[in-house]
Amino acid sequence: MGVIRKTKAVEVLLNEFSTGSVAISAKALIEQLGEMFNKTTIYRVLDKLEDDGVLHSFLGKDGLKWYAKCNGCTSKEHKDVHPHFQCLQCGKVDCLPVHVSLPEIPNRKIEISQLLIQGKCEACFV
Amino acid sequence: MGVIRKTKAVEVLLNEFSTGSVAISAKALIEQLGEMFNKTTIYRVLDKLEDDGVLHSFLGKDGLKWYAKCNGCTSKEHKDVHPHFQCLQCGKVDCLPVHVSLPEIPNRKIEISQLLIQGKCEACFV
DNA sequence: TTTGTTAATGCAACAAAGTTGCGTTATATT
DNA sequence: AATATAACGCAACTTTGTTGCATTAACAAA
Repeated sequence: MGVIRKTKAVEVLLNEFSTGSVAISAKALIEQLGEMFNKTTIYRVLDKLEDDGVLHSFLGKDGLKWYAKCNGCTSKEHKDVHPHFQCLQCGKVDCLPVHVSLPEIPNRKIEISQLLIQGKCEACFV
Repeated sequence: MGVIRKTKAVEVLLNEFSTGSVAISAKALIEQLGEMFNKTTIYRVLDKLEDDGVLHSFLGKDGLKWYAKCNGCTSKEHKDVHPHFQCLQCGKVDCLPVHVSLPEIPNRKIEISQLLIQGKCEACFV
């Protein structure tokens, strides 16, 4: 991806992801920032930040697109692979900093994998 | 779920899943059967078959809904948990009859998990 | 500081997947 | 055969996300 300009939208969006490993859906960002920026802009900035290795995206349980900060990724390589956890009670989604060993699958080449775990998060877990 | 009547649509749709562990997307079914049945009917029959434990559904890489036959499930319990494999070359999706051990996650309760593996299937793998 | 290039933006219109309401049809029970 | 109601078709709608294009604003160079 080409040069990225430090526009207001980039600044504000990046700031949304400044805290830790919590993921935010594009939908939520539009609800939250949609009066400040057009939704097209929000989608495009997220796209670009993902291409640049700043964010990574994945699909939540309803097929909504979620974004979270990347760790150690570049525009050439997304090496930040991990499962995501979506709380069925409060809806919160975050990145799990653990490694998952995939099963052996003969005669197939694994290129990408995504694991979404659903249940109750720390806060909702009694 | 209530009684299910053996209508033409149910019969034809069930027949589509008669062969093995291949998954079919709702979109593909509509493209294929959309002249015979209204898409609403197709969505509703798939829904019902899933509720009855005959089919299970999951989301593919683009957020499309895919369906495949269940093994040993009832309307009360979906016990047929396994990863799915989507070929990035030919697009085929199928169920992997393997068990995946999830990581330990303290203070959370895992209720559902879905693992989508992408890569090259047996046919596309050279 | 001004100028010029072009990335980034806003807007409106669109696209695709799936859902809803409702009047009609057909399955299966009596 | 009559009846109750599940299933259906149709049209209109919803939601998430995308595209085209004219306008604006970063930022580098003069």
